[in-house]
Amino acid sequence: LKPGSARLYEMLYDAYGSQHWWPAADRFEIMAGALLVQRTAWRNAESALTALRDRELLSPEQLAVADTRQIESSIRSAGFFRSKARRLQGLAGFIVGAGGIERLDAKPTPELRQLLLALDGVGEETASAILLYAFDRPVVVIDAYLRRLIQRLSAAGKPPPDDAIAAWVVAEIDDVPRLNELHALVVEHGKQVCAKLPRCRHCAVRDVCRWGYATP
DNA sequence: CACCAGGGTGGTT
DNA sequence: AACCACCATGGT
Repeated sequence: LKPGSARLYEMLYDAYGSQHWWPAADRFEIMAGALLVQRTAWRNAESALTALRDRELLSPEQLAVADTRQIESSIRSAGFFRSKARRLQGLAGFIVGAGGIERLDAKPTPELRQLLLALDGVGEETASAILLYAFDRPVVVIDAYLRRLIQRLSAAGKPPPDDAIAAWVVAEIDDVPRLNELHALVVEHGKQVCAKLPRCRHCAVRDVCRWGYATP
């Protein structure tokens, strides 16, 4: 798959429109949401955020000193609530210790990424999502949906490594607003399209051929 | 009932 | 490096 051989952003935006993920929300809330939504439907992560907000726990300062069991009971709806409560508190402590989000925002992207990756529960994808959505850095969020999409569009043998995918995407778009929208669009598309293509025989999705995927 | 959801971690081959 | 089980709730 060569750079510029497909216009991924255009195709997705035309098909699904604006997804308005995290529109002007609180920065810490975005970071907490990024942890809570892992392997979970957004609806359930959102209700966990609401519960935290209702109990006045949705800030670094309050979360850092809160009773862990109270956090757990607030976020049960998001699943994995014991590990996620621990990780949320770790994130909160990190931010407080760093002197706040504004202080962190002064750091260059590579350094900030390393700091985030050092946290429990923050891997490559979550670090990228936080950099993009909470810190407005021009970062490509690479998830399973994007890997699958790229592989289907490329029709190649072995899947390209993540850094190649990132380079390919950046060749088309490199600005924060569209990188932000792209990740949301990729997720929406990934949920719409049958995961078992081209093997799936009873796929209800009709826009398959348009995306260059093999017909079921 | 099975399967999936805006992953990450620790252990085993 | 490539797998694996595990984490756990809520919706379809």
